[in-house]
Amino acid sequence: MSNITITLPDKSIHTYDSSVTPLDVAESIGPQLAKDTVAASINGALMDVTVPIREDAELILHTGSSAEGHEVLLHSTAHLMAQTVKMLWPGSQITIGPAIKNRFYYDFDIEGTFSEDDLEKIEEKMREIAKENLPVFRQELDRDEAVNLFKERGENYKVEIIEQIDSADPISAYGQGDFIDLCRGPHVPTTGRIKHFKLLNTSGAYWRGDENNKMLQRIYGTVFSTKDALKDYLKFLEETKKRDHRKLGKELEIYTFDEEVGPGLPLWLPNGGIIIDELEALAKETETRHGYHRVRTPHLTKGDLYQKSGHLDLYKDAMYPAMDVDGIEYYVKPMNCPHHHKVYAALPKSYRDLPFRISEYGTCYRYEKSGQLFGLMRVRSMQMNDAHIYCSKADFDSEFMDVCKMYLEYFDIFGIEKYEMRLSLHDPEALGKKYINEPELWVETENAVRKALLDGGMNFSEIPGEAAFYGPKIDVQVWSAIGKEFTLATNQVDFAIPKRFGLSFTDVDGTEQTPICIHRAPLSTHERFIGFLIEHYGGDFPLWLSPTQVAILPVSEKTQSYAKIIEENFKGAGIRVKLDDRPEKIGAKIRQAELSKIPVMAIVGEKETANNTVSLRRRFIGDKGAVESNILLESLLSEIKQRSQAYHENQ
RNA sequence: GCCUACGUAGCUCAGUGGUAGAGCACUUCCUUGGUAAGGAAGAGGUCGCCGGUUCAAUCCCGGCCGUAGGCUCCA
Repeated sequence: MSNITITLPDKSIHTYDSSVTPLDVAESIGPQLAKDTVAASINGALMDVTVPIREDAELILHTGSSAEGHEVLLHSTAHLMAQTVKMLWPGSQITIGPAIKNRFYYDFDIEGTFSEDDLEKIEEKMREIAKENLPVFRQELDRDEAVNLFKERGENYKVEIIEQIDSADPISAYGQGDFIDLCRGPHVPTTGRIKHFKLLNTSGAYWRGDENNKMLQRIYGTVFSTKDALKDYLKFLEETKKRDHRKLGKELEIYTFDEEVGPGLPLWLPNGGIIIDELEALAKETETRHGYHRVRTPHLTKGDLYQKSGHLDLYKDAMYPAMDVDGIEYYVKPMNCPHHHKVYAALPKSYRDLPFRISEYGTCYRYEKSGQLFGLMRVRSMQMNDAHIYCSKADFDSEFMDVCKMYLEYFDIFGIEKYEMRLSLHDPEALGKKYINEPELWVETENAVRKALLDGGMNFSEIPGEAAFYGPKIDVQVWSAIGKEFTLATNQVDFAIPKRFGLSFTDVDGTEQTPICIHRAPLSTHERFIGFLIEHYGGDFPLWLSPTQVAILPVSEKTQSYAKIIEENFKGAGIRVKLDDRPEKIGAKIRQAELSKIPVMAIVGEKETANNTVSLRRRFIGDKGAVESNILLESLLSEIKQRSQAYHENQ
């Protein structure tokens, strides 16, 4: 038998007999490693640990704690779960069961549904099978064999999948015990590798994600390589619930929903009103600096306008139905653009008027499907931080970059670091359907946007088929506390609608030109942005956004009148204060202020009254001792003016 | 919209085929207390809504509304 050399990630080179398996290699390094290894990369290709290596290779052994290994572990656990479900529900059919981030799921076609008790039953049985330590085997099949195998087993969904696999691709199946599943792999070598798992929840899911197809029953679960990692993950899930804006929004009295008002129609409580005011103040300041004009447009509009813009054709189902006014159909507005186009058109424009930038915190209404509503993140009435910029082609680059810079200015203020910028492009095959049929303009505009982004040194990824119907867009994606992805900011280039609206300007040479329109909403909607901020800050807003900025806490009623003087001073300076004059002990008042996440506490007792000071306590910092009240006032005003970041636990 | 689960006081949650309970919050009184809960009393509910079964329904059944976890969608 010939020898081969194996190069490990530490660059060490080892000699083995040809046909050595990654598992053998792991074994030769140490028995614990062999036990922990779930997959291997052989010359960069992810493989089972039981495949023989026949030539010199670079080898990476993956334990369940590497990214690749964890994915294999998740996927194998999905198989284990499917095997169990097939044992307990012999009439069920398996469909697909991939690994997703930190979790896996498997969709079953089953008579009835899974209950909570069923999950426990399945989990218990899974543990038994795992303990049996069944070997996991791989089987290469040709197309006919594969079709026959799964036909025999009554797995019609698998047959459907096989029929759609490219004929050039190999078909493989993985099995354990008498369970077998169509799968590309790789998988753990034995079921005993699967130890620390938990089934999480069930839900319905359409076959192939198409709502016209049958609804399958999905089970989600998770698995980790160690008990502690599993425990940490489950704890993380608990912790994220505490940051959920729906929970905090209620506790901090920011917003509420009322059944009698309607689903997806939030009521902003006074604390939420303050946050909105602050956000609008920031937006107004910023927009004024960037040369925007503010406009206001009505909530109702004749249907013809949306026919012209194309929205009615594409989005009628997501609009509130028309109301008949004097025999004419009116709609509540689902977006502001058509109105803004009309604002542009109100007066003739020359190149001297461009770029024409108009913004509006306009309230829009969209009939989102009921199952789609989600706290403040997805609502039916929303106030957009909307603006439209009309410019010439020559100005496009600098205008586009200015918008991107505005995003970054905002993100800096809010301390938003985890986001992804995506350039969404059109799909040439959907021209004339999902997208306006202007193939050359699409390519031209996309190139212009790409160039502007590259010139500006922005990091972004490109996604085909995600553009708006009238042009490419830049989306900024963020994630909610519970991991749901949201588009926070969006910026779209519109090369088509201005033409439809007959918008024009007189150029330097006297010719009439059509402007390009940039749609932008860097702060998303008030609803979504505040929902996001609640989670981003965990409810601990920076001073400038805090609904109550300072709690004034008299130690006893003896110092009540001095506390009132401080209250008046601070209020007069524009600070949002709350005087806690309940007949409670100071400890209770502090506790209440802490629970309400008020960032600054000014405690006033007899010492402070005598010296004209306050005792300062800051959240996450604690007692900072006596400060002259005027000095504190000045420093708070400056912190507010600068919109400084919030203090957090780690500070 | 679809699948599943849930809906009891302002909040968090017990509970029962004979029309309801706790803690916190609230009101009043006592206490005047120095950096995360002082004490007492009181008030507060058409048990989501509508219908059915029953002598009797908050509880069982059906429909609707709402919420949650997913699926699908997102100008």
